[in-house]
Amino acid sequence: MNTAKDKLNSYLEKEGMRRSQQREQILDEFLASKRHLTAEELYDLVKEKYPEIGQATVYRALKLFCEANICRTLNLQEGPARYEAIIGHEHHDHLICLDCGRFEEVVSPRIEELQQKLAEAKGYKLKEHRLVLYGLCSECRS
Amino acid sequence: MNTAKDKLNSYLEKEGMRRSQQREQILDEFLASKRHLTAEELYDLVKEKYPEIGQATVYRALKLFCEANICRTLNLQEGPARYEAIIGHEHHDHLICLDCGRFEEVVSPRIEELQQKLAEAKGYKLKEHRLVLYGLCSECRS
DNA sequence: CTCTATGCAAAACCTTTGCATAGAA
DNA sequence: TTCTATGCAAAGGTTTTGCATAGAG
Repeated sequence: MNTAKDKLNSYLEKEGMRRSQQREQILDEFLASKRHLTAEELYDLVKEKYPEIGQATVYRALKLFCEANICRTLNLQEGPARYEAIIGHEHHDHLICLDCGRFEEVVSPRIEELQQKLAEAKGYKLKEHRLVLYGLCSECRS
Repeated sequence: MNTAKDKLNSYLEKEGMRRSQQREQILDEFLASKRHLTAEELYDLVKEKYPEIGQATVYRALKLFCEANICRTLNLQEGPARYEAIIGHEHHDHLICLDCGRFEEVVSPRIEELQQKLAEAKGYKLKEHRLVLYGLCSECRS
């Protein structure tokens, strides 16, 4: 049912690590927010419900979630790293408004295909990619 | 002749800022290195020739160069920001080996074109983009 | 002369780590 | 019982900032 929690637990098992309440609580808050949170923002959310959880635990949990393929970090331009859930969230890239910060999730199978070819042409086996488009949204253009 | 220096000076003028020896010296070293330097690496280079230049000045200069469109920051993997000259260096994206860190500069007009369309379809006017492909290079694959 | 740019050191910002202890297996 | 995960605070790595002074216009 909760795929992310399953994924977490099977990753923990595979790695010989232990379960913990904190990690599940942090994961719940992360998934519930449905946003691209920074570690700090997630810590603030988590603190409201579970005030005893420490900041380091949130950082450690996010790192773990990334390793377990539950989330990934976004390489946007400024500020702290942001994390995005992978589960229940198809792969996509980002289109960000330079003016207001609004963003869209976009995807182009054709672009992905060309990326494959580009990598192959250089003798690389493509594993992943990060694409961020920066522009002006319809509102900020006027 | 030295387009980058011209660009710097016209930017300074436009912004009502003053010229300085340090900025030109830092720019010279930056361009001469022809690498994707971090601020620290550039500072080390600069120090050899001009020991009296301070680290903060290098950071301030790099920020300025970005604003003046002389260089741009790369958000490659981890660690500190890296800077890349724009002038005398056509636009390109990066293909990085996850294993050894080796990288290639790549470009695909077709992808750029599709990016335009993707942005337009969402009502955005595309201004720039960052594309980084991660994979395994021919050596690390074997 | 005026006011920006610099150098220095300190601060700020984000993230990781050491250590003693709580808690899972 | 054993050994990982946690919480705290301190340290780490990178970048920015305050302030007095040098230096450009």
